[in-house]
Amino acid sequence: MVRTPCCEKSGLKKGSWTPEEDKKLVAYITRYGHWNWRELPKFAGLSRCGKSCRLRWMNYLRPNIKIGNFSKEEEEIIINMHQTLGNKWASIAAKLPGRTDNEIKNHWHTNLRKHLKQNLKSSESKPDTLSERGSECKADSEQELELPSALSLQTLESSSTLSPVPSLSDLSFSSTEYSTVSSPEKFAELNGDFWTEPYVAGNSYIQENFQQTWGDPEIQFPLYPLLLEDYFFTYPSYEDNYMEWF
DNA sequence: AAAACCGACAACCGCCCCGTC
DNA sequence: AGACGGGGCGGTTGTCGGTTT
Repeated sequence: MVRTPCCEKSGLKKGSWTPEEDKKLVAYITRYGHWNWRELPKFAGLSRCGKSCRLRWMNYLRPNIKIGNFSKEEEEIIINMHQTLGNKWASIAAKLPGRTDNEIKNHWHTNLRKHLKQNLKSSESKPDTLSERGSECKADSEQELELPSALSLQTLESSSTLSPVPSLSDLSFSSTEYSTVSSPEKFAELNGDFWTEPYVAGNSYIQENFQQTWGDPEIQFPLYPLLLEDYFFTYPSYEDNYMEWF
């Protein structure tokens, strides 16, 4: 079977997203949702592959994305779950509200794995801090991380089943260690405007010229009827927090 | 001061799963 | 039942900024 490519290879832009592209994508999805990723860029006025749009939205532009350093609690969860699940980044991300699989994967490769390897070499005992606990691991070999932790997976499971969309407070994270937007309540705390939060480096520009973007003739209505009710049911905070821009 | 090196992270690629027809 | 298409996932690569030589 010959699969059709997800997008035409020619004529589509690759590489880093520009502020203008981000604005267009956010404007379109906010209004119409992602009814079809493959078709979406055409209607949004973007010369991008649908997959690229999806990735950009899912990892950086959608609401409730948490940007910033990982807390020790989060790192413990990542290490713990990686020990159990392996490289199931999406599953791990599901236990860390606001974190994306891509971000967790990157963090693992750049920090945690190295961190644990170092500790394996340097020490054998004193499982006190996260780094020290890492020293108890047997031979790493990239996978075999045996890390005792106060946070059991059972605890994680129960915390996530209590609430379908657990807030940071549900997990007792010290949110002061990093900027965070994890719930509609947090949106409200931010003076009613998620995008004004300075930590979202790539978002402030969206707010600045959003009216202008919304008038962009390149952004078209979708051909198919869109069930906006379904969309906003899925993302209940959208209407309240995004529509203020219009 | 400039080149080389390195780390962090954004983004791409290709495969797989699953729903639909 | 199987072909097809969309979306999701994980591995990998590219790029950029900081550091070292």
